[in-house]
Amino acid sequence: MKSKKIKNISVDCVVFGYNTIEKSLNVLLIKRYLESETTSEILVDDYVLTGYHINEDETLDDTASRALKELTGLSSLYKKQFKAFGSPDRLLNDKDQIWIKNEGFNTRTVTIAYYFLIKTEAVNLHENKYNAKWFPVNDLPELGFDHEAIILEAYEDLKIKCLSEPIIFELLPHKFTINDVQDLYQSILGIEIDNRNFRRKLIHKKYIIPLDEKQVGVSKKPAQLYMFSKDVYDKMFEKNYLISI
Amino acid sequence: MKSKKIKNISVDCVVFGYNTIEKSLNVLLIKRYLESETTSEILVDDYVLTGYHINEDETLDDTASRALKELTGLSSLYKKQFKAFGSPDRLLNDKDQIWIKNEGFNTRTVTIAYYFLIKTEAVNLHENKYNAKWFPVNDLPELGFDHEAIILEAYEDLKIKCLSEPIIFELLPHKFTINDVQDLYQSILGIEIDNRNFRRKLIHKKYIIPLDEKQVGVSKKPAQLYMFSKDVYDKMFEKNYLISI
DNA sequence: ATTATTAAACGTTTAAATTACACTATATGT
DNA sequence: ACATATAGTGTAATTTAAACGTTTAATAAT
Repeated sequence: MKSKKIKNISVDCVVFGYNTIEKSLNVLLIKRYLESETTSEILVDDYVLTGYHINEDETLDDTASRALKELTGLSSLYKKQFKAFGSPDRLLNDKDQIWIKNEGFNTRTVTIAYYFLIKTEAVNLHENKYNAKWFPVNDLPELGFDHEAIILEAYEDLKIKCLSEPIIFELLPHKFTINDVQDLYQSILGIEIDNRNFRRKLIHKKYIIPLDEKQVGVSKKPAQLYMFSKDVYDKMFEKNYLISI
Repeated sequence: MKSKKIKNISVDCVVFGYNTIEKSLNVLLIKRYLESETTSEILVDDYVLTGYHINEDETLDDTASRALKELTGLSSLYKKQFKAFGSPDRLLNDKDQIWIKNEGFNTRTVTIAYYFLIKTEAVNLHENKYNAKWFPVNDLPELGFDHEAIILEAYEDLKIKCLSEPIIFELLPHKFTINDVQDLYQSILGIEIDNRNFRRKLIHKKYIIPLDEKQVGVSKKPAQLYMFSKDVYDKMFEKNYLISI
């Protein structure tokens, strides 16, 4: 039942995770570590995205979902294929060469890059076999291959997309406060937003549903909780042109 | 000097061409034709996008540009990599199988799809070796492989992009009238736009420069000509968020 | 019980942008 | 000179965005 890997095509996954408590947008990375067998010199010690080579009988989307399932245990997450990277020299710096020789895969690999949206709390990293770790998107560690470029392009795409499609809700718990949404926008876009105007605008959207519930366990005035209704949203827009020409 | 083709990765090009006179948005397609050597039965007779397999030493962008150069003789056109298509069954319907057997390429090919923007007048199809032909984007002929799906996705992307980035000017001559721009938007989006409001909005943009020139050779009142200034545009926006949150 | 503290929630005014809508102007061809 | 077809203009009503300060509700401290 095991199908054959295609050696020169891979999928790489940029996993964005938002931490509602800490108000930080993060990327999930895995450790790449190799030391010389003879001298025990450290040859490679950095981080990379999770990626897999695609199988003969698999769609690109399936490969991406498989990678995510392996990494986080989660499925049916928001997923977006955003760009293919295939420059002939994308895997050619020194450390990458050492790593590739060790792992035995193709030097000219084209990768189809996806990003995923997720709540950091949803992933249990303690029992993670890849030493996966969250890093703030604005403070990334040293990265292997061309993965820094891939992350930055994913981030740019996310910045644009979050303004025209309701994908922010993928990064928040089902029940959220208006201020949660504002904080999230501010984290992603790196801007300050006026709370009063933002609040009004959001509350007036028909797909933002107020619940009969307030925050619990907070030490000050608990905020009203809301949810996002995809049903209502979908009914409102055939295609959501938020821009006017 | 000839470098090796990578057999399972290709680039496909959706070439959008706008005809300012006829006010039609078109796609440039090439003929796929094959008849049986023995019975002279027509085995394959339809259209496809231009595509090439990528070379070992070539970036994806370079492959796309090469394909366009071969097809149209043109270079430095607006080009956008918009999606990779890699479903295992994307080349598996009957005609495609016959064709692939004849051409001898890999059944499991992942293709990186680009779209290009161009003025139809810029291409001379008479001396075209591929039997290339323009088809209205809303009235496509029978298409091979998964190319219809690719074109439709390119078109969706174009519809969204043309509202937030100044790419329409790639489809127009350097000197254009306000009504040319309106017609183009209407062709792409398939909507009617109020001329007075559109006109005002466009004329007030600082990057729409009025010229000391009017249309010539028209049989009625000649219209004022304008040009688009990319310099002015670029100076106005670091990043052009046309949507408000 | 009263008070202090902190974040949530609310409202008004001004400016700008969008929409809807009908007539005038101008160059050409007859 | 006249007809014709397309270019080009203006105003009022509505909606949306931006900029601000004050009140309210809950817990924590006294």
